Amino acid sequence: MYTPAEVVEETGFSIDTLRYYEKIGLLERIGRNAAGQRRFSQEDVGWLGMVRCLRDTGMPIATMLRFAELVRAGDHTIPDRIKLLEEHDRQVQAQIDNLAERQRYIHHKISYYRSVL
Amino acid sequence: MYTPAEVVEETGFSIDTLRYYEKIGLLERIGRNAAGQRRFSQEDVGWLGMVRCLRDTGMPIATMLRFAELVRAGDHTIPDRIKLLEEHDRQVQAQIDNLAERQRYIHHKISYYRSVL
DNA sequence: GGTTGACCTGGAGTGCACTCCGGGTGGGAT
DNA sequence: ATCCCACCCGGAGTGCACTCCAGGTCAACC
Repeated sequence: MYTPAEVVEETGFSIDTLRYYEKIGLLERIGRNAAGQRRFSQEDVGWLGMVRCLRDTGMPIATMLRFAELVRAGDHTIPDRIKLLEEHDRQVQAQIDNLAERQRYIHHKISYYRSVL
Repeated sequence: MYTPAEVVEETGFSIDTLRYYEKIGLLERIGRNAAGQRRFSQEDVGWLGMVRCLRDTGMPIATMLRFAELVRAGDHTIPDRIKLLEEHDRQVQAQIDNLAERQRYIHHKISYYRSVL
């Protein structure tokens, strides 16, 4: 079991973000101790790793929410989860390709500026 | 000279975005015809290409604004422009590296899901 | 047993980058 | 001449993803 502070440390999400994610259902209701304070399980922390990955690759919260629902719905949704991740993978690849393309333009611009100095 | 509609077509920015960019100073005051309608020069369109590149690589508007000011200030700012673009290039590279790293995680997850089917 | 600090809640506020609105003007095809 | 459509303007509104706030509770260390 992890305290909020430990999860903040582990995952890099702020405590406000964690509370927000729980409120909107991206995290399932987190366990509480006797005083009502959150205690995150190993599984919660693992799921937050996935959330971090999806978020940092630009997946909108609405889509993460759909993925979270598939995970909760049980193993029979695994084919759907694969489809969702494959689609996201294509979008990530498109982002990478696009960035690489734009980067070439930036490199050209820098070269040009160097050439006129 | 290009009409707003032509620039929308050329650059992919909406007319509202174009007006917004002019309002905040990311575009210098665009020329007008007798009726007060915008007429974009070749130079304006070229600059919009740069803006598109910077925007699509995640540069915040505030930074693009600084770059725009350097461009307007004249050729003596070219070393500063190079610095700014080099810094941005590093950030673009970091984005690409980060996406590629996260993508590996997604691939692993997909493989795992495939393995349990 | 007092103080500090981590934590709780619902709800309001923020920052970014647009995007839309309403009311008005002008120009070009029919 | 008339109609339509592109365009004008200032300003309000939107969507996303948080982030902050006020007021309160507990627990643990000195």
